[in-house]
Amino acid sequence: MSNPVQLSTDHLPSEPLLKPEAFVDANAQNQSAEWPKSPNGAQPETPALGPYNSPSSAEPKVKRRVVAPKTWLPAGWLVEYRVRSSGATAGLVDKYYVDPSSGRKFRSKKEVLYFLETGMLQPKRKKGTETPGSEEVSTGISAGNKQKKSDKKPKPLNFDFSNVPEKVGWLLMNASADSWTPFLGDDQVPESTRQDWTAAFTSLTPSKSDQAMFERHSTSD
Amino acid sequence: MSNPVQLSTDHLPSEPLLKPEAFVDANAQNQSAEWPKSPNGAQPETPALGPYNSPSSAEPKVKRRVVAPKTWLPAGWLVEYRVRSSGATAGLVDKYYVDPSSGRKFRSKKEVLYFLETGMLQPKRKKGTETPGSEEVSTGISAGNKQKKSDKKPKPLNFDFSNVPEKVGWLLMNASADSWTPFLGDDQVPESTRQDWTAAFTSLTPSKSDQAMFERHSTSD
DNA sequence: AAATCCGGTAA
DNA sequence: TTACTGGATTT
Repeated sequence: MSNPVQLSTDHLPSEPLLKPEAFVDANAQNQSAEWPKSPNGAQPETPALGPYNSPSSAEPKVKRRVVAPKTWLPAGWLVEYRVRSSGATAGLVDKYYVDPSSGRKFRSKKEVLYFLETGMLQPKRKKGTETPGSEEVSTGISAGNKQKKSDKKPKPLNFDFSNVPEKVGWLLMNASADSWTPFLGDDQVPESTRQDWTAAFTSLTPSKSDQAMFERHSTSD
Repeated sequence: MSNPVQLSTDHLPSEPLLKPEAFVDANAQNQSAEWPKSPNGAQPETPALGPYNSPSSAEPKVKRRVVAPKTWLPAGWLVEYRVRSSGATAGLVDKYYVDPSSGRKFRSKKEVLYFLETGMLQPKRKKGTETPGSEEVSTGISAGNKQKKSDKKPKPLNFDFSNVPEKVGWLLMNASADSWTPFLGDDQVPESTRQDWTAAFTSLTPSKSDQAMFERHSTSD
C-alpha cells in the first residue's frame, strides 16, 4: 500500500468491511509509526453479518490506529490504519489519510496528493469492472464531480510577501484546531500552498493591521 | 443557560433561498431515488444497502454509504449509513449526519437539530438517576467540555440591518455549495441564525460595497 | 417490526 | 476524543 511518492494509478481494492474502533494516537511517531501488528493470522472472526441471523458471540477484534504523518504528508495530517475484519481479504491493512482540518479521509496517497495539488477531490473513477464494495470513504462533499474549477491558479511555493494575491479570504475552518484556510475567489488554496501561507499568516500575529482581507461575496469578479 | 431562539424541530425551509443546490453523489441516487421506504409512514429509508442482502456466503461489501440530504437537513449535509459489522446487532444500519463544513458527525436527528439551533453540541446526558425534574444543579464543573462560550452574545433572530455585529467573518465553507458561514469571534453563528443572515447576505449581492467584513486573526480583542 | 436515540465502551 | 455496538425507546 505504500507507493512511491509519485502518483500511481493504483487504487484501493474493494473494502469488504469497515469495522473499526477509532482512535487517535496523539503521540505517535512519524514514519516508523506502525501499529503493534498482531501476528496471528488475523483471520476473520465470523462476521456474523446478515440481518439478525445468529447473535454471534464472536466479535472481531479489529484494530484501527491513527498515527503521525508521513514525510510527504503535510503536517497535521494523520494516517489511519485499519484492518479488515472480514471477507476474503480479512486481515489486510488499509491505510487512510486524514485531513484534520476538514476531517476528510482519503484512501490513497494518490488521492491526497491530488487534493493537495488541486484543492479538490479526485473525480471518481467509473469502474467498468465493478470493484465490489468500493465505497466512498471520504465524507466530504460527495457531490459527484461537482468540482468545477476555472483553471489553474498562481501557486506560490512559499509565501512571497511581495507577491500576494489581491484578495484572500482567511477562513477559520476549524476553530478548535485554529486552522485558517485561505481562499482565492472560488478556489480554495491548495493545501500545500495553504500551509505556507498559514504559517506566514499566523506568524505575523497581526495586532490591528491585519492582512486578512476578504473577498466579497460575488466571487465571480 | 441562555435560550437564544425558540427551537422548532421542523422549521427548516425546504430550501434556503441562498442556494438551491442539492447535488450529491453524481453516480448515486439523490434524495428522490433512494431506498425503499417503510410502511411506517415516517420516512425511514429502509437501507437495503445495495446488493447485499444475501443470506449468507455473500461476504459483506460496503457498510457505509453517504446519500443526499433529507428535507430537514440544511443543504450540504450528508447522511451516512453504516451497517454494523459485528456483534449481536450486526446487520443493523446506523445513520449518521455529517456536517461537511466541519466534518462533525451526529448520531441522531435530535443532535443535529440541537446543533443547528444552538450552534453547539448537545450536552451529554447524566447517568445515574434520571433527573426528577430540575436538573439545574449547576455542577460548576464543566471541565472536559469546551462548550463554554461567552454566555452572552447578541443573536439577532432575523437579519437586522440596523443591528449588525461589528465584525463578522463570512466564510465560504463549501465553495461548490456556495455555503457561506458567518463567524462572530470565536463563535460560529448557529445555523438558524446563519440562514437568516446568509439569506440577507446573499440577497444583497454586493457589487463593490460589500458588507463582508472579516475579523482578524486575533479574535480575542 | 422498524426506526431512532443514546449510554457505554473500546481504542 | 471518536467510532461502534447494545439495548432501550419510540413510532
